[in-house]
Amino acid sequence: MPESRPYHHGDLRSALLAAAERTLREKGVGSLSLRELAREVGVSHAAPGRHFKDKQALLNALALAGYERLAQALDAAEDPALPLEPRLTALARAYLTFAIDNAELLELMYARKHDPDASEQMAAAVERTVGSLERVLADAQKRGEIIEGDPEELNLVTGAALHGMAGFIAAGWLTPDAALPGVEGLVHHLLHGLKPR
Amino acid sequence: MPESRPYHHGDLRSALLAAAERTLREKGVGSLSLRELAREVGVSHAAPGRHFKDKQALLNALALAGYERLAQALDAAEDPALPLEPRLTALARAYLTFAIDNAELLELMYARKHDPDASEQMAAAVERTVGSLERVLADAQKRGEIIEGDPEELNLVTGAALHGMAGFIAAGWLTPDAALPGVEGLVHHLLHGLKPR
DNA sequence: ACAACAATGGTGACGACGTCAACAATGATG
DNA sequence: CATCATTGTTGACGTCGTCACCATTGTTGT
Repeated sequence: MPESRPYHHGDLRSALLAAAERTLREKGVGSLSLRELAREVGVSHAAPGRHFKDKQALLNALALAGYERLAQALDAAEDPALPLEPRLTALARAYLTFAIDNAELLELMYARKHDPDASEQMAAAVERTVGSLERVLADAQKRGEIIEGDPEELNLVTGAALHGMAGFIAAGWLTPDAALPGVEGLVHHLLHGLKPR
Repeated sequence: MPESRPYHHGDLRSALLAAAERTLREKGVGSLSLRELAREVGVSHAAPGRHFKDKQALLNALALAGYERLAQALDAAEDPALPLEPRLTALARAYLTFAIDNAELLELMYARKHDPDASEQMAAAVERTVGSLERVLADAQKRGEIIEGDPEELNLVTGAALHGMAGFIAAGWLTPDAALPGVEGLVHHLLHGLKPR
């Protein structure tokens, strides 16, 4: 007797997100269809519509979950007791590790979306992510480990360098084996500058 | 008498690329369909297939043209006579200006593609683009304006910072008005580092 | 206990899309 | 000027996202 599945799935929303992330990881965002997801989860082709009004809504949810995990990873890598350079290196390493393990997801997270409502949540998630870096730099500035000056500017330089590395990885221009060893040098050069001293 | 267009368009390929870039700029990559392009250009829905085997092939061509224009813009911003800091600033400004004016196109250019054949051309285009930066840094190193050490590492830091800024812009996290003034500070901090000296 | 209702899933349809095969017109080559 | 490659057209197929409508299930108020 084919144990006919119950009419209600139980937690279709999570199941869809899980399947979506697996497909995303395995086949890329291009080959990710609601209908295929529905099939994988064993549900009719229109069922996802109950949980995501749009395909874009599902992608947004996926990206949001990604930010959640990223923020968590960054928090875990935080050790306020460390001096600046190793502390920043740890943070960078965590970010790049995430980028390596979730390249396709990261692309989604970077993608510009104009959904006016989802943007709020998204912006908050981004802000939370960026917060880790801001804290490190603010602390360092407070302790005199780095120069004074507009913190926004310092956040921008450091954030751009990290984000750029992640971009290189996500784009496949930088292999994981090359990226992680490079992070040490990256942070060092960021802190000490390129000019001779 | 509706001047019935000649059976052969004349330069359909270019027309398609032009229309594609316009659509890309106005409505984003999401709403870019071969059929719609064909309509805009006044040609049957399957005609594009003669010039691009795939939708991806068209996107690749678009990205390739983007790299061409970017490399050109970077070359134009090059002034080997300048000392390092203003020279690098000019280069950065050119890159970010391109990012501002071609945010959607840039997304395409960053997108990872696995087409084994197109990758060669693409890699060459990327390499040519990156070359501008490499030249600046190599010259500076030769002149003793920056520290010695693995040029690859220096290229990586600087490239990542620029790429990251462009990413911020393309993602809409950084408004154009905030980006260009920031470039001066960015380059300065890159060269002089964040640590007090 | 049970009726009413909300939430969730199924069915079938629609239009748009990418792609292909078969055919037609045009231009180039000998 | 015949032959052939190039380029565009037509029609079809399968897939997709989305919608309206219906079916089933869980919940809530009495």
